[in-house]
Amino acid sequence: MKGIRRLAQHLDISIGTVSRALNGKPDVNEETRRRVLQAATELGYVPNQSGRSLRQGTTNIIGFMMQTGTEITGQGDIFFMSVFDGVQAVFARHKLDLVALLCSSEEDPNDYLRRVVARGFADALILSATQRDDPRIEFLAERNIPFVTLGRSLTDAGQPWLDLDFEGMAQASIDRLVARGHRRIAITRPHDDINLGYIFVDRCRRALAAHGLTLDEDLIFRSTPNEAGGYQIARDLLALEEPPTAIVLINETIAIGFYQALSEAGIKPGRDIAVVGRYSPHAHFLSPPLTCFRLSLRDLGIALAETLLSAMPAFKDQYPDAPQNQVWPMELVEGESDAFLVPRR
Amino acid sequence: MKGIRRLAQHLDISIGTVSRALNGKPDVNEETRRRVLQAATELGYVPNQSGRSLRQGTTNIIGFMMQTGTEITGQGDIFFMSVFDGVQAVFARHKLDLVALLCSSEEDPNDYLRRVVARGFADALILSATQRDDPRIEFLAERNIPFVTLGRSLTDAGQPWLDLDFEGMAQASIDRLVARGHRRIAITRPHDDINLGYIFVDRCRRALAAHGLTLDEDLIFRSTPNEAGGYQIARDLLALEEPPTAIVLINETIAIGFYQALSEAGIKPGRDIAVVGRYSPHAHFLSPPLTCFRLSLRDLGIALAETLLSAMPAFKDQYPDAPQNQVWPMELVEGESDAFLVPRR
DNA sequence: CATAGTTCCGTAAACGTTTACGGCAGCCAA
DNA sequence: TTGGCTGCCGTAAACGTTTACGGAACTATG
Repeated sequence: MKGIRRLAQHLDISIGTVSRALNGKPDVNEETRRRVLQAATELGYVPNQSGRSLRQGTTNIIGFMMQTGTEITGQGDIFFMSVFDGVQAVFARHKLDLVALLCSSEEDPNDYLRRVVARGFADALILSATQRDDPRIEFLAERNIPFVTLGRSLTDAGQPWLDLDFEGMAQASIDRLVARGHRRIAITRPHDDINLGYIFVDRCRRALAAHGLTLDEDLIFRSTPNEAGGYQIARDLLALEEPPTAIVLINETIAIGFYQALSEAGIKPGRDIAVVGRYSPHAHFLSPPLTCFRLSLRDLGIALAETLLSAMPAFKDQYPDAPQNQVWPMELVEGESDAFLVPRR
Repeated sequence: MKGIRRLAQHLDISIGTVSRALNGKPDVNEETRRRVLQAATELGYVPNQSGRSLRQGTTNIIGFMMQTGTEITGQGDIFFMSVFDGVQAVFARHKLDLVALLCSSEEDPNDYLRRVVARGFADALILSATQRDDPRIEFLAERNIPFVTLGRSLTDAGQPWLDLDFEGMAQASIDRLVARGHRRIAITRPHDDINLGYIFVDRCRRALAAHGLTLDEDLIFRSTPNEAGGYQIARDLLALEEPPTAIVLINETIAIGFYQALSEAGIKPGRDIAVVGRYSPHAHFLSPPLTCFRLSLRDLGIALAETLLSAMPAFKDQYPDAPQNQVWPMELVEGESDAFLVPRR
């Protein structure tokens, strides 16, 4: 005898009553409920997930879809671990479990998602590595599956999304650098499938225009979002006839390689060139410390969870004013990498 | 009408035959099987996971348990993403899905595991962040749930495990440094719950003894496994009356902070002190490049998967000679951080 | 033709839950 | 007393599969 039957037999009541007691339903005497709860913990009873979800068509599982192997976002070390922790904090209150759905680099993300959904794996989904044009969004929207994307997409099905405030970062970076006398300012962007590149470049261009400056196309650097990419950017930058006096780095991990290439050339951030980047645990330990934009990843995770819950019928009323489309502000951490002022002529 | 019933109705045969056809069972005409398979793809039918696992008590899901939020191992996102990719490559051949089971930093890992198991979530498990004394191992072993741990533990239930070859790293590092004239060699270790610390320290001590040297207790540094920890180690090291001439860093990310603290004190790795560490994507971009020990994380993932499969009854015969307990060798990547030779007196 | 064997298929039970439904006490008001 | 109401509980159906079992049709063998 296993499962709920064992519990019922042990208490000498019916399985129906046990189930009602455990799930906080009415129509059960408080004294019996107490006994059931106690016996449940004593016997270590935990409802079988398959049985439960088969009956009520719900799994109490939220899937966070991510791709393994490839470095798409260039978000370093503990990015996801921190976000997860925030998401969990919210879900725990609702007895929801978060699992990471790992799409192999050998499988098409769309196929993978199709499988996950068809199998009825999760009640709702969080999508990361959102593409500029992302078929997954339409797929989920058509099927009325609650989801939220981390990162904006051009594909608009009215879905909720959260994203980092790259406009804010672009604006603040440009304003700051221009105020320090810089006129030739370089920026970096990820590869073309990533939407944030367009957003970021566009806002940089407009911010520069507001100061009467134009964004030189030669000063927009593409690279892989890792240390090696940063290294390459610096090499390319230094090879220019007229190098920029400042640069804004859009990825976290590229700063390390960027610094190294500069160092090899005898160029020092903050003295010979101004550098602004993204926060990462190592940003403070670069020399000189990187001036960068930071946000609380845990808070981002919390917001992500709340927004997702507000899209789920069962929890909608508990999160009436969760943001649907929100850019998440980043704060400026002052380092010394942008201390360099352009000398007046 | 949904699911397998829809398929059966559409083909005008019984659901039993459909199920047998889909699952490759005998007792079904090849012609009908072909028709079923075709109709399945046409209608986009995918078996409901709950129904299936309820009936046959198996989920086709492998769980990789990891802890979010906290930095226990100092291994970042890319570490796991790379390992995952290797694991997936093997599992894909057997139609097994890998999901990451994310234990919140607010929940006890043992409780979490208990829940996961009781719910019947996965067929088998991979445990990471293995503790020196890890109750999860006994728990799983008692219940005959196939699992493998990434990292050794003192808790021995005959379970399979894979681990990095820290003995090999210790031996090679010490031999190398001693051969270059170093006598006062410092090492680092993670906090006390992590088994690798004991393994590593022990082997370092014996390697030194083989050269007639003793390991000075003051030269064993504990720290958090991140950049800040490395920074602190360097500060502590430099504050010693008689600092070591060499150090072996056991974690990946601490090198960055370590370099920085040295740099602030005017000490240069490879010139004033010899440094050996672990590979990370940034190791090559430190100045000077870090001499470090590297391994293919993807291959590690592949081995992990094969070992786990050999512990599962359904796949055991397909992996007859998968290693049960194996240390995974690391290769030395020559940098310049240990170029410093101790001058003869 | 009778029998045995083979090939294929349909039927129904089972997995562990949740929940709609009905029913039995006990109580109160008419 | 009668009727209805409330509080509590048991019964059984349902969720979507898999699979043991039995049986029909056909083939082979005597």
